[in-house]
Amino acid sequence: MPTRKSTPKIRPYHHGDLRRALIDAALALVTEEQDWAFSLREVARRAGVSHNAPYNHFGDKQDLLIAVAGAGFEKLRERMAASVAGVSAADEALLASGRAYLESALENPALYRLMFGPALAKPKGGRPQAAREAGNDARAVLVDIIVRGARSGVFTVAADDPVDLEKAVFFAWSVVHGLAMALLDGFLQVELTVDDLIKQFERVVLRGLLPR
Amino acid sequence: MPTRKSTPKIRPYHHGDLRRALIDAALALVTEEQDWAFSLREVARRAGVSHNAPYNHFGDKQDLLIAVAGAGFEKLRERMAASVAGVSAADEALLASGRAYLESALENPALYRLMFGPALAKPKGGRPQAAREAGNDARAVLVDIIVRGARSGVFTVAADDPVDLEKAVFFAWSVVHGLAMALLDGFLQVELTVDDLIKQFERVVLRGLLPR
DNA sequence: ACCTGAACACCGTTCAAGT
DNA sequence: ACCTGAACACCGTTCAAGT
Repeated sequence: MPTRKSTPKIRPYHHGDLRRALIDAALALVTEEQDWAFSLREVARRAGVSHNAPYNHFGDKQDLLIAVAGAGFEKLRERMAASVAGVSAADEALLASGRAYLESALENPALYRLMFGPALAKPKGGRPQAAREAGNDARAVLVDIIVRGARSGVFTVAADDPVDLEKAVFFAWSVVHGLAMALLDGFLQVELTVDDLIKQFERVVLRGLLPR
Repeated sequence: MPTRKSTPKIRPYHHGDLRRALIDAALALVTEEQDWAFSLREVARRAGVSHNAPYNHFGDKQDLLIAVAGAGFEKLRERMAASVAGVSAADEALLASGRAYLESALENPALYRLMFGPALAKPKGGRPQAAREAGNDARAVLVDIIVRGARSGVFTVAADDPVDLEKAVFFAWSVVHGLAMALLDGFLQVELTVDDLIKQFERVVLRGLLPR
């Protein structure tokens, strides 16, 4: 009996993280093509596996896209968290996180659209759960900032009133969200930089949260 | 030679508006499935034609989706225009159009996402032109309102300064856009009605445009 | 447990015809 | 000018095997 060929071949990913590799490949495709109309088989090809290997990790193509959206939310959360790391004043932190948010969206519009696209919106068996949690984690960064501002009295929000708090969070989120989307879609007919947008954000959000 | 069968058979759409029929069928599918992952062949089936008939009217599937988005913008424009028909005060008109906008978005989230989705964003031969024009027409309703408010002195916008005007329009649009999107995506964790949202809109936009 | 190859029904798009 | 049928390469998904 010959010696067993025990030297490990260069077999990528068989260490067990094909799932991650597939998400990365799909994320790269979304980024390159600025759309998510590519085929699942193409993703498998990129990951160097057979076209049905993905089904060991995802129920279907939609599930993979949901996971990509989840990864997008994780990246967004990290970026937002990093932007407020050394910032103690709540109003400054709010602006910094808003800037991080806008920059993230503008860097990868398609990923951003996927994160807020129909994939996550459709119930279909409660599968988007993990991605939704990632979205909530990103949202939590904003909640923290607003709670801090409310406690320190920088914002005119009642820190102990959940409804008031939620309204403020929703309000701030929707304004940056709207700025990002409108910018992405070219609804802006005049030249504005991200800095200008931040000023808009400041003008709008802080005016809504700071004492008059 | 027998008589020519000149009596018109019940042949739907052969009067020439298959294009419109295809757009309607696709619009119905977007509405029903709340997604645009359906096949072009399915659209053709619904319109009662062979699976390649669409290619007489659209370059490809993407082109059809772009046309659907265009139809969505037309409906949005009509609805916004109707909402401000009898309203003379600019600030009231702004609120009314904002309400119309939110209601439209909430009634058909998938159509709304399609209108602001990757299809229109990708250049690919300058084909989305018509749909973009429809979008601009909807936008024009808002421009009119703001110009009116600027001229009548209700809004703190310089009516003769294009940049100031554009900023105000962009600002108002992005806020409703953001409210609609955030609501669609369930980022709101507290119960709010459209009326509550309109109050938010009022609080934010009017505060930004009215004299302090 | 994870991956592969074969298989199936379906799809987007093209092309040569038909009227 | 507009529509159809046949054709092609490709896709999503399933299944029976392989390790």
